[in-house]
Amino acid sequence: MTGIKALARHLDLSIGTVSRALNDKADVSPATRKRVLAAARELGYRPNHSGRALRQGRTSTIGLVLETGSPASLAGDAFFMQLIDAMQETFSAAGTDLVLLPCRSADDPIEFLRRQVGRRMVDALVITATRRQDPRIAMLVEEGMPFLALGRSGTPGDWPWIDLDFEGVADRAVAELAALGHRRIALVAPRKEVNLAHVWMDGYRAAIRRHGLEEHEGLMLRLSVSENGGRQAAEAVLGMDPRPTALLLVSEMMAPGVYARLGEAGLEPGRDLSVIGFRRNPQLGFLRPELAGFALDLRALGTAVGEAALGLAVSPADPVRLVWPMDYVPAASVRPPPAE
Amino acid sequence: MTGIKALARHLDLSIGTVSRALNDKADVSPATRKRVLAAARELGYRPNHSGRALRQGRTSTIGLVLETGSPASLAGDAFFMQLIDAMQETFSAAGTDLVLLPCRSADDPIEFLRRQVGRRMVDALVITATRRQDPRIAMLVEEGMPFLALGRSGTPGDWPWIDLDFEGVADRAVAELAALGHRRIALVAPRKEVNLAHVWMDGYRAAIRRHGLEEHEGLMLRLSVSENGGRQAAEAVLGMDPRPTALLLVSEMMAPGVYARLGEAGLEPGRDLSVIGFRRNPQLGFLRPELAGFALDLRALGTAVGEAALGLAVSPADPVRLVWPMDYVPAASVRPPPAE
DNA sequence: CTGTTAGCGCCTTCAT
DNA sequence: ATGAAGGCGCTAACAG
Repeated sequence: MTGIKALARHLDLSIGTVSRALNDKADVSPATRKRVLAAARELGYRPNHSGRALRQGRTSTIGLVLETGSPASLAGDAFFMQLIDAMQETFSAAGTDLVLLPCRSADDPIEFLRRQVGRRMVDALVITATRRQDPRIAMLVEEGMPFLALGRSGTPGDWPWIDLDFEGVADRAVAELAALGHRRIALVAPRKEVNLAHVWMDGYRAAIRRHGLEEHEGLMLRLSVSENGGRQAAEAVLGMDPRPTALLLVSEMMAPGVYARLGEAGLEPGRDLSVIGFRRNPQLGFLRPELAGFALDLRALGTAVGEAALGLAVSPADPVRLVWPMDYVPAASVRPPPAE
Repeated sequence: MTGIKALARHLDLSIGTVSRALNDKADVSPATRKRVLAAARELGYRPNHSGRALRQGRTSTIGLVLETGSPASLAGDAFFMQLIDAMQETFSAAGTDLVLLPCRSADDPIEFLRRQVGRRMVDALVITATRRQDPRIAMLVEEGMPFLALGRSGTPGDWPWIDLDFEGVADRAVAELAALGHRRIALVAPRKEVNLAHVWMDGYRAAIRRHGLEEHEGLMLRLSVSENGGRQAAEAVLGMDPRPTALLLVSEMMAPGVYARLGEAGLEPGRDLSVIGFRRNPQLGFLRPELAGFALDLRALGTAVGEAALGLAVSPADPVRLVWPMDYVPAASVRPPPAE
């Protein structure tokens, strides 16, 4: 028995008074409050989560759904771990907890979410890897479960989302390459049917057209987001005739594979093939030449995501819809195309 | 109101009867049970987690603590994601849920755990990255919170743990290399002060001594477990004089970095420097020559971990203590040392 | 076989 | 400023 009852008895106070003191409510004498807080700390009292949740009708917990077992979760994890870190900081200040809900890739995501919704273990959900048509969204809207999507989707409705600016990145990357004289730019998109793949490819297509560059569906590769996917991308580019002079990656995690495969072919990134990774990633600082990419402040993004998630319960109206901008950072992996 | 009360009213039954029917208790007529289950499905009834937890004194939820924000979490994540996937399968069959509890690297892990313990949101905890002296263990024992440690620790007591056979792997790897004629074997251990680093190094030292190989603390490198750490390992080996003829990695995720750095120096893994990665990882199938390592069935391990975790609540006595064996799988990255 | 009742731990209203 | 009491949703013991 480490509950509030024991604490109250220990202090020779009523449960109600102790509760008010702990929760910073009015109508408690300063002396009593102080005494209660001291005793609570001393006895290591923590409110029982279930009791509080039952009474208050909310759990002060937000769940982030993660897909496990899928190969794509792999490269993204470093990303998510940092994002989660920042989210949690924001939550912590608001007295909210973050739990990660692993959804088995083998399980039906709809069934998984429905279960979470019904259990009412979390007040809100953050879902990731949104699909172009995402039945999870319609379901959550219908069930009335507040949620934030990390990623847009074609699914209609006024639901809140935050997404990276894949379109803007593709646009800017193509512009940079075009300005240097590149005319054949290959693109790597995720193999998975996530929405961002389409945003990314659409952004690329539009930019290619705008700059009057070579337009050809064969220049767009769908590969797994991993080092090996990068190898395969380089492999594919090497096999193209005429060979593209630049390669645009949907994830910088593929770059080491690209570099390795180019090296094996006696080619050098930048000199023989310009490469733009998606996100500037300090973890890849070892790459030579340095990889051009787009700066992303994961801490700031995590804070924004955290705040949006916290706001879900508060203001269901006017949902967040935020495209997170990213700034191009040039590097030696991007140079003018080699002379033909 | 989607609770049991509404369901009972809808069926014109008492709450108690409905509850018994739903929970497969005795003393419910088959007809009633069928009717209740049908209505529950139709109305999408799911028991409220808090209500049930409060009443039963347990949450049927197990928490796995993850460190976020730390660089080491990075390479390990693919590992964990697969492990989690298998754990969850086991839990699911037992009606238990798995939640991941992200612990910020900036936060005090003891405080974090104490909080989780007090909240009683999970029935048991699985902790990872055990330290040589790990205050978390003493704390959890003292608080009476059932837990399973993924990793041993020098912390005394009869607490349950499951660990990979780092010692056996080091021993076998050294034996294989010695049999081929290697006499100078470099070792890479994690930079972080995790217990496995010491088990790993001790296993290596013992094996080196047993085989009468060159013994020198300078042959043991402490590096971050990442591709870049692998680069640094290769870099260090290249700088040693006399140069080691073999390199033993604590994680296969470092191998691409090793290969890349060797390639830059005009050296070839296997021919010029034998390399053994820790775990056979299909994800690294692209490496040439293929990387020698130790087979690990992550699904089986996940199942074992899941079962051990489920058993925590049941049988606090006789705690699991399991060293998970791994089998050596030779590959072309290991060859006799080059002629001097 | 079913209904009634008590109570898990907590917060909140109402009474004092 | 404090205590008493009710009830959040659920299950388990008991009564019928």
